[in-house]
Amino acid sequence: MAQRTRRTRRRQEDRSAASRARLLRAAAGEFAARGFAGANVDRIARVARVNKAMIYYHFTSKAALYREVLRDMFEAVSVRVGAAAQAPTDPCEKVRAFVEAIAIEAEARPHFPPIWFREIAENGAHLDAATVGHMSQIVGALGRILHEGARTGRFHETNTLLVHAGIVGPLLLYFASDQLRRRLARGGIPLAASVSRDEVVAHVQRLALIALEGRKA
Amino acid sequence: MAQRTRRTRRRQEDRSAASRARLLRAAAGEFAARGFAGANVDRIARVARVNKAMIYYHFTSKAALYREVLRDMFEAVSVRVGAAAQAPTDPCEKVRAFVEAIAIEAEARPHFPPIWFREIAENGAHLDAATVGHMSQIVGALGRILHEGARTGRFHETNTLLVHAGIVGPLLLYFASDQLRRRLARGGIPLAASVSRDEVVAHVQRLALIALEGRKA
DNA sequence: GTCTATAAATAGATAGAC
DNA sequence: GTCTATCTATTTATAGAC
Repeated sequence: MAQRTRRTRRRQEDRSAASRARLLRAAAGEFAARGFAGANVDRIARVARVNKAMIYYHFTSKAALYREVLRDMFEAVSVRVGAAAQAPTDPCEKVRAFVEAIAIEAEARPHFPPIWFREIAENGAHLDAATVGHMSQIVGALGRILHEGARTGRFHETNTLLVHAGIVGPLLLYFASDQLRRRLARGGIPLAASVSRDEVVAHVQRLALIALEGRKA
Repeated sequence: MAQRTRRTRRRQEDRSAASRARLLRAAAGEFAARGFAGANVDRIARVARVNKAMIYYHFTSKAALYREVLRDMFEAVSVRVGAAAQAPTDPCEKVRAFVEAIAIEAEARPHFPPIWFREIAENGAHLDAATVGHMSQIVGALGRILHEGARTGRFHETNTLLVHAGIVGPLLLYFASDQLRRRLARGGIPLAASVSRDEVVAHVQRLALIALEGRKA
């Protein structure tokens, strides 16, 4: 009997965890497409095939759910970028890996570029301490790479923020505008030939390295 | 008497136009900070020191007001960028002017970068035909510059979208995150030394030209 | 053109049964 | 843990007086 009870409880926990995961995924999509204010809790529940009340059971409010989505997202990026900075490779390779890391996360989580854009536009209105920590880890990882490159004489001194903007800006813009470009193309707007994900990554990697290694100015 | 009437009507028209202008400015700020869904019509009216009903008198709805803000914004950018493309200078100078044009508009209209980010995140949900036209003018102007540069042998062939992302991405990111950076800095987060507007513009200009003129890959 | 008052709809949140 | 029903606040939009 104890056996049976334990198994039953386990099944319920699984279902609960699955609901929670579905909610997080649905919420990420909704927040990406409509923003925090525009997101609709009923719709998130419907898409997740979960009763709306469960949102308030698993999370405590729409705002808390949003913060959790943000945390997940920035934590994943921060971890992957941190690994790139720590790898036992030379600084150039690390810069390439940094670019790849951002691109991989942007593809694995299509909600990430739009949400990042929105959060910037809102001046980080919903950022909690943990998320701010992850954000500075991301910039910090890039900073360490640049510092190492400068120390070993491969890179000349540059401003981390400048290099960061030159990498993250184009990548986010490309990935976030993917659907918009499709829409405009369907609408007959010739936005120039399309570009593949690999071309963008290669382009950004090349630009970043040229900026770091090339002759100054 | 006719004189008096005419003068009175003129004064009323001035006041009306002034209210309209204040509404547009207040709306731009509100939409930038909170997005379309998050924007509050009452607050826009309050900030503009205009009665709320006047919003529905001058514009017909919150959505129409937003579309007007979008149109204004993209038209201004499109005009300035078009002028850069048409100037009687060599392609390199035109690329520099293109970068400057984006930066100038982003500074003159601080609401422009956040709203552009948000509109991308929303897949252009609120774009009307006029605004889409301005957007393709912007990309088109850059395309003409690159084409001219390629024709005269100064630039090698590149994808316009790629170059566009490399220019607009960093600029928008820098200008849109201005307030967020300040907030984080005040909160004790050391985001690396700050960067001036001129440094960013120079950096982006340099990157763009290197990508276009430099040895391939 | 401007204002007050209010209609009408939407949406976040919760109580309480099971 | 899950669901139904509902409360409540907010907010877009308008009718109608001046």
